[in-house]
Amino acid sequence: MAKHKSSLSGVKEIARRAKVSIGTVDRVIHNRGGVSPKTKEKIQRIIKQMDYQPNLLGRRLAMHNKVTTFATLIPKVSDETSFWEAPLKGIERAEAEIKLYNVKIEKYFYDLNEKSSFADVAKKVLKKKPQGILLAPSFIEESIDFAGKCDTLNIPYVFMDSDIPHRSSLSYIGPELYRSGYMAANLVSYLLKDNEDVLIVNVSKQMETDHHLLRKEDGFRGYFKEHHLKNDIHKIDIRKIKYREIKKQLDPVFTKKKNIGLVFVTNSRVSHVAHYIKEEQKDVILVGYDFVKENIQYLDEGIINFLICQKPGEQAYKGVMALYKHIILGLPVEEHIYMPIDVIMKSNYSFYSN
Amino acid sequence: MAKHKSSLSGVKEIARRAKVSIGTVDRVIHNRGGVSPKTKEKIQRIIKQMDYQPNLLGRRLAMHNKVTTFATLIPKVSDETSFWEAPLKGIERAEAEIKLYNVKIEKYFYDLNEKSSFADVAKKVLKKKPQGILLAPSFIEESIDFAGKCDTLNIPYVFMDSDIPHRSSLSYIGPELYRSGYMAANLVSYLLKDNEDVLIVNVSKQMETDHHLLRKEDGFRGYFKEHHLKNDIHKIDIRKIKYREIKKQLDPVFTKKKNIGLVFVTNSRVSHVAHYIKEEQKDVILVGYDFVKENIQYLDEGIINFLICQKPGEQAYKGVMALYKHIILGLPVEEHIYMPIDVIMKSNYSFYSN
DNA sequence: CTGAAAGCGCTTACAG
DNA sequence: CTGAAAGCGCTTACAG
Repeated sequence: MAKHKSSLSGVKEIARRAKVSIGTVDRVIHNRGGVSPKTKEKIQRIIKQMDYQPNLLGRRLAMHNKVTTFATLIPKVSDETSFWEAPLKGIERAEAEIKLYNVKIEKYFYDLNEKSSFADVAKKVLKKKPQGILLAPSFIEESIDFAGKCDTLNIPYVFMDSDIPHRSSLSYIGPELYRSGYMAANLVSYLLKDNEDVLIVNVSKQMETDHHLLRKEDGFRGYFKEHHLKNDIHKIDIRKIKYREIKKQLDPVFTKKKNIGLVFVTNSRVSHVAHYIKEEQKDVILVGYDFVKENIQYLDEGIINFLICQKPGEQAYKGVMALYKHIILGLPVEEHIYMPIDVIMKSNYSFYSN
Repeated sequence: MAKHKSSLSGVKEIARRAKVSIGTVDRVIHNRGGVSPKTKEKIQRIIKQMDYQPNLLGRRLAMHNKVTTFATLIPKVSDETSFWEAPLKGIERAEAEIKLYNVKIEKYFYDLNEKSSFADVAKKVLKKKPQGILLAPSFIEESIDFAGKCDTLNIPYVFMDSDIPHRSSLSYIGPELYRSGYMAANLVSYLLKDNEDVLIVNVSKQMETDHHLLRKEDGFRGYFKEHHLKNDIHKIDIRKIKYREIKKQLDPVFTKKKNIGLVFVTNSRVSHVAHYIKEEQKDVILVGYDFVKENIQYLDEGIINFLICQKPGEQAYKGVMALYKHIILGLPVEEHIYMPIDVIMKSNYSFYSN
């Protein structure tokens, strides 16, 4: 009887069938070259017909000394909002999960109020030549420039939180901003009486970072238009985030328009408006964005009524994991991963996982 | 110069320091016995001071032939609701993720309308002696019995979707049911006019599976009481899920109580009530539970206004992963993992991930 | 262009 | 009670 070891595993079985050594098999699996076309073809055929899937445990174990480095580039937590705390936690969660596979993550931060800080940090990132990058592209021009350089260096990158279309990013993970504003309006339509007006408030120091706020505003207005809602919509932009300035801008609106029933703030700075509404005891429904501690406090007090949130921590987590899937596992990743649009109120925030 | 190989890894380094072989180290790591107290202590001390973390890649690779089997026991998809589709998908997602570690999942299903089917399948599960079990305990008595047997056999189990307190389950993953109803009422409080009544509808064939519906109802009523809302609350239980029966029960309510402004259905069967409301052209706001295709259709049509949902797929995914963390990784898992309470409406359901 | 050997960190018999 | 050796599925020099 012939010795029939049918249960040979992966590379060994391929080698046996192709009558070559496993070294050669490895060479064609990784396209390392130095293999004659004939044997290469033969091995590839066998791989296909076996539907061979490499054992990642073996792989990573053998490559024990090869560390893969990802870089993340997001805003630092600022006085105006603690929004960026959650993404950092998401990054760390992903890091813990994949460190088993010798992946290290270097975290870089820029200042949302300081455009130049982005370019500075971006340069550092590039110098390190990480194998993959997760980027929150708050500054459009600079981010486009950065993306171009990544393309040149052949470093895959993922956008999170806000997208810059037409870049060759591996993936975008975050809100569909128009839809986010649109759904806010859908919610608002239940909260508003026929004769009441709406006030939209954009709070942001930098014009440059406004593109995503405007998309939300468009979505909001789009809903009203599509559904022929006749409530008047007023709007103000607040650039200076000091209480006195905010009051100076809001006071005249409330005196001129007596029947504002609802205020919609397009980002996480809603707490600053809440402060005003509490102080001045305005009787309005307040809808804003994001699960950050300042906002939760006003939610608890009943000043903020609804927060719309899109799991920033999860966004960052998924961003890192997308790099991991692409670079380590060699799996395809979706080009757009849109986050669910969550509605947070006083009675469900305690179970919300950011 | 002394040969100084300081960079020895895990078990080898422990063995070197303890002046024993790695075999002995392995014995104490796994408490396999057959080690003298003295060397055992010494090795344990070294492990502690090194803060040794075993390399799971090496571990699983070496244990290539040891397959760990989990069993899942959930209801099968029924005519009344496709709710249980999502958990099955969640289980499969978890399975794909951990099969790398030689974990297999055997999936068992029982019939929600057939109490005896649970006991039958449960017996099969136990006979297989899986290393861990994920269970949706719809039938209380039977589940308690089953849990007891698992305890005896020393098989860890996780509950999902509804909890049976005071069992020694590893974890519960699902909604906090009272809170879920409470938050539904919080939402409803914005949608209801002062003079309008509320109708609560429980739709369920089996009394036995009702315990979780009643908890939600309690929470709903609790909110109204706490906030001194004065709207009348009516309630009916529907046991026969045929349109004619549903109509027979709902018609009199709507004729007697003319000012019902909102209907709250406590589970995923809300589509059956939606059917009625559409046919009879009742002008009410309809709030129900769960992201299932029947409901989404009515959401799209504007018959159902809000769905509350708690990611059943994610629940099952996390349930399996809790077993994995406990059994394979030896990590601690939380006793209660409460899911976020999500609000779904027409304009955000398309991004919802179940 | 190809093969044989060593090694990644662990577990598993087997021998003593 | 303890050690030495083989092996898991892969990658990496090195030799030819």
